[in-house]
Amino acid sequence: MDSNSTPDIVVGRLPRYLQALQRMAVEGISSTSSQELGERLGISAAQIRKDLSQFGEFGKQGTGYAVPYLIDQLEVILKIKRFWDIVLIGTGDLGHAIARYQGFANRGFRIAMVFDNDPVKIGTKIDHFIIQDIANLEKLVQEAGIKVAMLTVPAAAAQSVSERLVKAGVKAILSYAPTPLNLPADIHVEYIDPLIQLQHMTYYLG
Amino acid sequence: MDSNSTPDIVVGRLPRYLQALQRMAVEGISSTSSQELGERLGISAAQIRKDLSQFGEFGKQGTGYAVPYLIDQLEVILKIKRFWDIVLIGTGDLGHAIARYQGFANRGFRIAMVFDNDPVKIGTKIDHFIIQDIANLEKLVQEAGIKVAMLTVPAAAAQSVSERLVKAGVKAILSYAPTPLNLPADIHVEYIDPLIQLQHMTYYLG
DNA sequence: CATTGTGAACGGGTTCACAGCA
DNA sequence: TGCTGTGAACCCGTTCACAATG
Repeated sequence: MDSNSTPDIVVGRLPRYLQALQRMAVEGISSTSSQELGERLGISAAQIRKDLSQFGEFGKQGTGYAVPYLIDQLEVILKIKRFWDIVLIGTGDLGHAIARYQGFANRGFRIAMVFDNDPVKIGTKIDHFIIQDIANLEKLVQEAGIKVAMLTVPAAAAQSVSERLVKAGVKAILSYAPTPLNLPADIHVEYIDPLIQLQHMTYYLG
Repeated sequence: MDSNSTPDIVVGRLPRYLQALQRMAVEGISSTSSQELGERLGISAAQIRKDLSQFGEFGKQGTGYAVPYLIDQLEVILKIKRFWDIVLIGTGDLGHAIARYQGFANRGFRIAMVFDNDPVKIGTKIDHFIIQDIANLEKLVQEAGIKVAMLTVPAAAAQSVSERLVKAGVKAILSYAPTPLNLPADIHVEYIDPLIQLQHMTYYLG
């Protein structure tokens, strides 16, 4: 009933539950049911109950789930009742957009450092971030104890940069580079690749 | 053995196969095996063979798959031997980055129009795109026959904008807005939400 | 009475193992 | 011999259905 045996696919749904619940909270909804939550997310009520039951008994028969309490519990499970520092590598258009994105604050994350390898950019600012020289990547990341990275570098650089991140102690990488990373099994990697998702959808188009 | 019965999860892997094969082609590899491809992608050889066999017999016993031929066949299956016009809605930092991204060209997609609702932005340019008034969304999208959209608008606007896109004839939406869209079942929707993916990974961190 | 938590049944995706063939 | 294509076995996630309970 704990981390070790829980399917990864279940873990992957928890942030979605959390997101929907946070929206409900903003809307002033203080109590909900697996059915209502499921309708918002397009997920069956049974699945939501089953997923949550892997981690504890958060609801009450007849009345459902208290929204603030379930939010709190999910934040504990996902380990986001703290701030995770993020290192961002690559300050192209996409890196810029991410550095300036306000959606991470109050959601468990905070961009702490920004790196690039372009001498023209190093030392300049994006918002309040001073772009650091990637030559100092290992040193600065390790000293800061950063465990989470976002990667917006060209595909050709992604593998070597990610290896350097691992050496610096990073354990989780969210990569926007359109290439698979080959890293030790204990490193968690997720990908964002709009082209892949577009091509997936066109399969179904006339 | 065709579109109707093929699991969506299989379809979702095809673009990854294509991406890896295109990389191989660039590297000058003219022939490969399910094993080699699987190692690059972290997918079992049996799964790759099984997936491909849903669509035809593309390999040869003893020698494997001819890279250019398999690329061609996957492009046919995914319907990207043509260009799909994309409409982009929202020209914040992220919309800017997407409008300027060069990774769609030669991969089956082409951004055709860009919309925003900000009077200050309407009429100005991003690259060669003139930002259109969202008031004209339905008219222009329908006239152009555009079927694919990318959405980079605030969460609060995502539902209503997506409904307008559907009215205009759009059948596939890739949404960067951090909220689930509630649309007719025949509309294909995919999401990109880095926060969800980060929260997924922190579950596993110490 | 509404709704949870859950064992059991179900379904479908993955892996296995091997026949078939270049 | 090397590797594909595939039926069968296996595994695992989802759904079902209902006892339990506020």
